[in-house]
Amino acid sequence: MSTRRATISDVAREAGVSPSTASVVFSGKTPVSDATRRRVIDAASALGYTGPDPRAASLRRGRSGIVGVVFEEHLGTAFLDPVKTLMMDGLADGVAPLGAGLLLLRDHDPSGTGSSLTTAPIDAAVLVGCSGHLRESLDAVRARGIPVVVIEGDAGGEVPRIGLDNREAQRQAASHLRALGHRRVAIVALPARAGWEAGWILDGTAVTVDVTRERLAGALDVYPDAPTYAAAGSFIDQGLAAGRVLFADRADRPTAVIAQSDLLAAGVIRAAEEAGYRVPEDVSVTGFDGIVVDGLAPYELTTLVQPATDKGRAAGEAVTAMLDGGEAASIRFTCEFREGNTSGPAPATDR
Amino acid sequence: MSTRRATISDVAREAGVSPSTASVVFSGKTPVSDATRRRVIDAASALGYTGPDPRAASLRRGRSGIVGVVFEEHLGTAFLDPVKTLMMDGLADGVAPLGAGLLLLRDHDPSGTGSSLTTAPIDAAVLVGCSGHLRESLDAVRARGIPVVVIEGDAGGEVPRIGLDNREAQRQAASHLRALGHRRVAIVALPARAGWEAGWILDGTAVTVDVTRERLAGALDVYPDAPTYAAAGSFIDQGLAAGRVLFADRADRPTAVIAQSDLLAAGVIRAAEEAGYRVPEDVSVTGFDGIVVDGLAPYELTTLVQPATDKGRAAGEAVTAMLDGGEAASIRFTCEFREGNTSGPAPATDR
DNA sequence: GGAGGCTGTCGAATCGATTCGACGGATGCG
DNA sequence: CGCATCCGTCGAATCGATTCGACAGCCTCC
Repeated sequence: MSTRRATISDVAREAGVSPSTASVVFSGKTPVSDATRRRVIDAASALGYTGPDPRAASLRRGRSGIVGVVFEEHLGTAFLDPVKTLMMDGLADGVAPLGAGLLLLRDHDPSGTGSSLTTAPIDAAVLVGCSGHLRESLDAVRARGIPVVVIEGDAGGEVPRIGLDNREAQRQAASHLRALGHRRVAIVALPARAGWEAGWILDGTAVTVDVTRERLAGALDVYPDAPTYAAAGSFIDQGLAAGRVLFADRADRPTAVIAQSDLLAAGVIRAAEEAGYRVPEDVSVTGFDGIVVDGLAPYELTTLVQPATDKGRAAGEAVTAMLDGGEAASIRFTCEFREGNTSGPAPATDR
Repeated sequence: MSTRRATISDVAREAGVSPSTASVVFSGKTPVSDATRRRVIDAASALGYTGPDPRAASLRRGRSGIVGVVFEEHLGTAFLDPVKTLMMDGLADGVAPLGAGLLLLRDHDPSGTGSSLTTAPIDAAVLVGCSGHLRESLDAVRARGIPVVVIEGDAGGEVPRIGLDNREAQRQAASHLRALGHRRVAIVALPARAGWEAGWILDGTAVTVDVTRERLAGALDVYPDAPTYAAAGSFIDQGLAAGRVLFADRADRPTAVIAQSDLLAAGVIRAAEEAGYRVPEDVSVTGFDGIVVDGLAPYELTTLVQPATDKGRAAGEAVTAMLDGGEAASIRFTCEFREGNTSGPAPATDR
């Protein structure tokens, strides 16, 4: 018998009370006498009623208890990035007081019919990443009048933004290399724009991804002429591929490589070893992120440690604040330079 | 002026049509004349109406377009596991035809007030993992009459289950080791139950996690007396810690270790190296999962390759089928044994 | 010219719960 | 003993959209 599920009215009738009272028993918003409560609870279990329908409740309350997290990539891919993983971790923490769930969303729904920014019952949105799609996602959300926070991307306007001192931080790493006497330095960058295929960046204006651009600017502040090869993604094998390109010409190889992520750096190191160079004696490599790269031992990357978890948490807290009617300010986190054993003095022959 | 947002009735009035017609313009469920469509669209944009309220729509339709994915761990932690990541990947694919979003949920909400299985507006649920909490989560969902699929866990009853031939597969690895002449074999297992702290498993009945139990059974089929040390989680460092325990007593150390995951195996290998043993000459190690363990090179694990992505996709498809009114069958995937270079003949002294 | 078929639009009911002001009865206080 | 309070319960309106059968034109075809 697949008769229609019981509603709260059914329960109320069964318990001999009004629907409003029954509702209150479940929400706990108003005191109810013990006797009444029991009658309602009993009626509910007798009818197999398992609590208010979330859909109806969210319509009435105007809240769904769901925060959308918007990625630019394929969902599965997003979690391949340790930084994003950590961020999700923090985000989950940050929205905990709201008791909200996290809904995974893609910014540019390919399937068309999917649940997207515009059709998902979300109370707020967190935009992650920095692609060109960002603007349209942003418009979609703002049009709906939903609180939104952007992580690592230029939102413009009033949108609270959780960011990093990418440029300053990267400049620190570059300065570190210069202090070590390096002159021939190459950069291995993150993708220049959505859908980017690995290749040289010849024109700075071709870079539409904020993070890439900012870190690049920091490196170029110190080494204005450094050749820049942008990988197709933040993966070890992408770093390896980029490294192979950099080390292909033994006569003109860099003595130091500034990688825009730790994973890329790990790949570059591997490429260097493969080409017969020692790290850091022959080649210095710096990373970015400060994550634990499994299997990189005994190397400890010279890198910039970014507070990835804190970023997520801050985003969650910002969203929480806005949902509570408050204002949320943009936050700019600071990276900490950490010197490992992958950077050293430039080779004597090359000073 | 923060006057109330426009509703579809406002739009209809502005356009001079009935609400039903306006609704149809957005849903496209029924043909509408071009002239009418234009009038409605114009009215909508004039009023700043951005489409139907998802909450109201989902109440009426009885669908929210959201599939809940229930993990047993802290959300951030779930994505540390490459297998789960791959699975999410497949799951995202599998529910794509539904156009549904994935809502991340924890099975045992600690905060209490959180959005959980019982309060989230989900159309279906996918339960991941295998902890003891599974049963209660399951009950909660089934009571709500929501389609549910379980990945790697015994759901019992009618619940479709996406599983693996864990026992048979693990037995294969064990047989492989026996064929190589190993007699002193130890097992490094996954956690025995939720909240488990690393330690020996002395009593098989203490294992409540299905995956752990099944793989253990497979290993014990071949080596009934193998000592089993269960780690606290599937991580390299957990494997390392377990390995240190196993190799502590040089006189009585195992010549082969059956690890229940690749990450654990990687840690065990590291522990073996640390203890001065060569792999596979002195110690053979087998893993489980067939993932790419970063930084394990030049080792290639002897392991059982599981179709993690397929598992996710199958779960997604099962959910889709059930939501379409169909039936979904349980599926049992098969692991493929892959011999790498981490297993070899037992040391001659030990035959 | 009238009957029948399409198309496109409309009305009204419905989805299921929440909320807020009102109200009745019991209790406290003078 | 009477009046003011307070606590718990009830009614009724509301959240915003969807859906389905009914219906009005208009065209076609005989």
